[in-house]
Amino acid sequence: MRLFDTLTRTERNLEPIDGTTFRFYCCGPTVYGPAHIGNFRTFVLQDVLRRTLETGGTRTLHVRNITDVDDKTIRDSQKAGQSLQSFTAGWTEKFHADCEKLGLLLPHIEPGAVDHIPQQIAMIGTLVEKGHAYPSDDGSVYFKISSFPGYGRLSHLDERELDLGKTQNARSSSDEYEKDSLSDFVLWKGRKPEDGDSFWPSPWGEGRPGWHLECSAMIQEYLGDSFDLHSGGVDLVFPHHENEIAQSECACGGRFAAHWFHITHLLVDGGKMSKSLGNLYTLEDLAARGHTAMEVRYVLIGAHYRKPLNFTLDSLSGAREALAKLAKGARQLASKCEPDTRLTSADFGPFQAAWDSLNHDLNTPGALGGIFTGLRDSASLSGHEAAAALAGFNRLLRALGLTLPEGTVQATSEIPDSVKSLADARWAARLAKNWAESDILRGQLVEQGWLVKDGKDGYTLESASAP
RNA sequence: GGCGGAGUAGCCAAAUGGUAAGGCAAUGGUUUGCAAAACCGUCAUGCGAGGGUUCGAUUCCCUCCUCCGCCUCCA
Repeated sequence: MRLFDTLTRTERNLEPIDGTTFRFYCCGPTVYGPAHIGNFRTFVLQDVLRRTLETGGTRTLHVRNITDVDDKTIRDSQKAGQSLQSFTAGWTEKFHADCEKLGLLLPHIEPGAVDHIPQQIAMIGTLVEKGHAYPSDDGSVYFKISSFPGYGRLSHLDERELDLGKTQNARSSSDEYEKDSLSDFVLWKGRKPEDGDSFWPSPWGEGRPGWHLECSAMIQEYLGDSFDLHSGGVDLVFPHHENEIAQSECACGGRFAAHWFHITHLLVDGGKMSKSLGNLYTLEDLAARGHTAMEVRYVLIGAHYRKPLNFTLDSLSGAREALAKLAKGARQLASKCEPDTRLTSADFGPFQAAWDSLNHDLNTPGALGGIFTGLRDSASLSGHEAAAALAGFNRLLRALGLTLPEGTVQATSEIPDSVKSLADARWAARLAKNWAESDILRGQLVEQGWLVKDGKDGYTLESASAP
């Protein structure tokens, strides 16, 4: 497949360096609270990338870290009166539960920073030895940006702009750090009282690792000096990924990531999502409004990953209808299939255009459009063709990570007895052509949040709104 | 200020130098006791504004307007 690369700003083919397995790294969550849908836009698109590669026959090795030690995790664990370890474990568990609901494949490896302190210390040691890093008086260690000429390549900063950053900083916090250059960033943070128990011994004194270094160290541990692709939200381009390149290329001498994949931020109601505006949604918030995680996933893949996506509650309702339409289309297609046809076809039939979209810079909205068009064009297929088409349809849904609702009808067991008896009474009234009675009972059902739909041989009930 | 991105119907959102996918909503019809559901249709002479290049531009170039992100630890 072809994918845009942030570093070269060109579309390039994704081919595993080692010829067998596509090895990639994603910056994972900082586990100090529930992830929001903006975080999940990134994780969902990374998931679609992996699924698309795998559907296309490429083996993958997916590594995504858990940031379980930083300012926020330390601060909030203390506030919660918990140890850092149990605090982050709780939020990690919550994150995994959300991921499962969203249909995200678990990474093959999910390392945590706290479990890789020795690797991080070793990498800092290498950087100090090679003259790319230096300790300061407060027990911290800094990366020396001037020792790495390639700095700024990813985010397209030149020296002049870095100098600008320097002077800005010099004004605001010149006495805060003892750095040679104000652009230098921290690799190891010397122990401070507010860190509580969260410190580890090192050759430079007690302290804890810096955030940027965490990813570099774990990448080297699990993917080596060079690997296929690195990914994260656009906000990580600078400084996080820029710093990773500097650390890793200086420490390992390798070429680091061959490809950079960045996902643009989500907007809510046309603006930035923030707690103070009350538009920062978690999966739980949306579930409380009656929306499933799969509906959220549908909305998140509804825009191209390099364009801003405007998230609205209305779009979630639209997603529910769209998913139901897909489910219906799949049922109709399945009913046309020759029962004994063996599904060996490797092509996508009427869904070829959708698959092509996905392979052309991960165009998920284009693929969704292609699926609906393919469904429409499947109407006149023969039994054999329908079977092949259905196979293509299913592969496409797997690549997008969508699972379809079974149907809109609630299982009988979920319908309260009182509702059931009302509906039965209404059905009896209808059979007796007692329309007035029937309409009154229908009104009562609506009041209780249930829609009734009449069929030839009976009715079906559907929950009208949020559970 | 620097760097980067975006402006397409009521909403969400693609593709494309040759006349605008798809979804939601809306709406007409068939059906239904009436609705809902289902089924069959309709729904941008237009792609932020103004110039330019071209036989032809939403698509390329220029100017302008608006919005958004990053600029030291936020996906």
